[in-house]
Amino acid sequence: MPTQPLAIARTSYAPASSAEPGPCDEIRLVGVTKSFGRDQAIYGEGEPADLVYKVISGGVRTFRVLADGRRQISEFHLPGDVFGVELDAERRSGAEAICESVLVVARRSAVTEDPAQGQRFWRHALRQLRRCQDQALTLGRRSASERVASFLLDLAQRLGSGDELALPMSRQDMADYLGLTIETVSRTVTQMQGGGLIELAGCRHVRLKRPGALAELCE
Amino acid sequence: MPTQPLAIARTSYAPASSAEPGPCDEIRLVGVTKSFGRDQAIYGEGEPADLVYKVISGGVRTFRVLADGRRQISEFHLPGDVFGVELDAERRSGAEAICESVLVVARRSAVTEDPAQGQRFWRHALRQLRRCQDQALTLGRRSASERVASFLLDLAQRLGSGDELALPMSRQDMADYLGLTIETVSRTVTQMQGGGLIELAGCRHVRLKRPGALAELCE
DNA sequence: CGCTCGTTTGATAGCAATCAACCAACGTGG
DNA sequence: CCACGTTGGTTGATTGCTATCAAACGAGCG
Repeated sequence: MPTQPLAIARTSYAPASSAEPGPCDEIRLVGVTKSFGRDQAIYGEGEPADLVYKVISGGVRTFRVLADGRRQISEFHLPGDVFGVELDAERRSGAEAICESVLVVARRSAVTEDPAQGQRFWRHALRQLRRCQDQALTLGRRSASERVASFLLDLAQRLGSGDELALPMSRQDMADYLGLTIETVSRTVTQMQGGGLIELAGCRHVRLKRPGALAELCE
Repeated sequence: MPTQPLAIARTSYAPASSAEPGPCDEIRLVGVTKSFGRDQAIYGEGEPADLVYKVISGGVRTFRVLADGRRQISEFHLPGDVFGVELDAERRSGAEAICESVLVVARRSAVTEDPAQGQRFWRHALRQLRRCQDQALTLGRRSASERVASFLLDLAQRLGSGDELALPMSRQDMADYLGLTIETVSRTVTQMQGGGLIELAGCRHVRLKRPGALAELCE
């Protein structure tokens, strides 16, 4: 894998977001822009957690792994998302780019100790917690097809591209997020296509034909 | 179920904790003491989220349910824990007492808007997030025996009672936390007993005979 | 053209869910 | 005091979903 350690310019990245976050809930990050190639590590477990990141383009996975290599992806971070804020001085998860990505990097202290943003960080953490609890419900109690359905709907909403979605991650990443194997994900997607729920144009491009039916699957 | 709506006294509950939380990380709650019976609802999904709680004694489960009744317990809250802090005005989860419990109740605003505690709440949310991510790893990637092992170890540590633990919750609660069925939990516990990993004195009282072996199970 | 890599498809195995008894503890009322 | 019903837990038999093992496929590329 080619390393692409390009620190380019000092930029102030302003919101411009719209969808989910409440009014003025957007976290401002002032820092350096950096690019990462597909599968390139951003940080690893155990490393110092003195930096925080915001996704400009592309996508990032944060994950934990067991001793024998089993991996659970905690979250996919998409454009506009802030990630890498940790409780301790040490990383509890790893982070890697899922595709060619551009990030803004900032010192954690610069951002965390800004009293103007205190409330925002608190809400940010709670929002992540809510998402994680949703995921726990999915991992603990939903079947494979329910997991994939909820994943596709969630992703479509976050990407804000209507019924069309360009999956930024591989089947393996989806599997490790959903607590399944790559084969099960593949089979489930194929079944959904067969059932007329979705349409595939290449394995990375999905069209939701019957989003209502998908939503029903998730109850 | 008998209702026990006793609002007794106005108390200031000060820390006195020690184990996990960092120095001065304890959230102070000033409010009213209230008792709840086993399985009594504290709040339900969709209700206004204007109160926050701290467990004095007993234990609380917070959970989400699917339309068909499948339930996932997000967290067990034990003595010293604060719970019920939500992002929105509405509850996303339900909360119920898992056994006879005493709680302190406070207005969310009184606590959240206290600038002296801002940092604490942020850290509190991040600590919960970390726990939730641990749980996601368990739910997504661990086998039944690994789940039970990690659960017992976690509980032993949180209760701070060494190798002896008095389980405050039923098998059904354990199952709904671990993403298993009650039968699988029961079988797994029995196997662990047979393997000499634990000792049972009644189904609610466990002694960890070989905590090291249990820890290995979790890798 | 033949390689590699990611994905799909197929056959089989295994773990945990489901369905069903059984058991012990407990409370109730005859 | 004891039959009875209830509740929570354990144990057994079987099913079924998803993992595993294995192979084929197709796109991209030297």
